Amino acid sequence: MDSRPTNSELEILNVLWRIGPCSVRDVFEELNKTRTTGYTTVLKLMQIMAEKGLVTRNEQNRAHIYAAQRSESDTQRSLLDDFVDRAFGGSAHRLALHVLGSKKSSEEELAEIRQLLERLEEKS
Amino acid sequence: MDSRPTNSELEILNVLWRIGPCSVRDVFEELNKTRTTGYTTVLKLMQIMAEKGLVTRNEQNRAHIYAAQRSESDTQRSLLDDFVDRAFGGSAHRLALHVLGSKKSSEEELAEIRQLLERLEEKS
DNA sequence: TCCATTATACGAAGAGTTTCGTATAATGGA
DNA sequence: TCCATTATACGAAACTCTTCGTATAATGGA
Repeated sequence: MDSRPTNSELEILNVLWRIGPCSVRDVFEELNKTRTTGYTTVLKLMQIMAEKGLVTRNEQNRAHIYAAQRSESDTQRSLLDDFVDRAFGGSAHRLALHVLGSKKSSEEELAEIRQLLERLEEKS
Repeated sequence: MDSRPTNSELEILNVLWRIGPCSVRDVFEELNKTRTTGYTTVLKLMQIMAEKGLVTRNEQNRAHIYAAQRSESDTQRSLLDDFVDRAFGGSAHRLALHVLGSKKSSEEELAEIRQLLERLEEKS
């Protein structure tokens, strides 16, 4: 019931999060800016997502309006939990080290992380 | 050729990384500590993984000995890249913030991260 | 009104993943 | 030596994911 989005579903969710509730056509056009895909493919996926409860659907108008059911950060948290378990044996801090060590971060980003660290250390 | 491990494959790799090169039976028993799965299921998966090059296989003895082809941290790096793109729109630092914010870290772990941060800040 | 356009609905193909049954071969103890 | 045990090999079923063709219905402009 609490099904995790597949890769394609996540791609669609990303559009919904970015541009807000919209029609299949809107998502279709958005996706086709970066890759080629068929209209009915997107439609089918979004219908399935509605069945799964990943999106809600307003059927007032002819072109139904879809919206993401869960927030981006909620979803990310779930995916992250899964991922940490699967790929990092549950060790979140090892994942953090990997991220910080292998990806370039800007000064601002580093500052933000340092700030968060300080808050965490205060609490303990 | 550089195929990413599936979930089941990753589960097997985790065993190989943890206990080192071993037989199908060893992996089978290890997996069955936490969940139920059939022997031939594990065997088949590991045969496929050998074909894909995810593991190497020593056929000297009757019970072949399998070993992970790529290191744990190498594999994690690849998976991480994928994951960051898919789930966090490519923003590694947002992922890091998520990890640090939502998962409890020990003092030692925080210290380790702070150290890494300092090294990163020196370099810039 | 008629028709081109554009929706949704639906089924099914094709690929990949996971599972397991069965066949067959090696091994070693009674 | 025989046989129970335990390997590998292999094929195929069951599922999921992704894609798309086709049917059908609504809409609106000429």
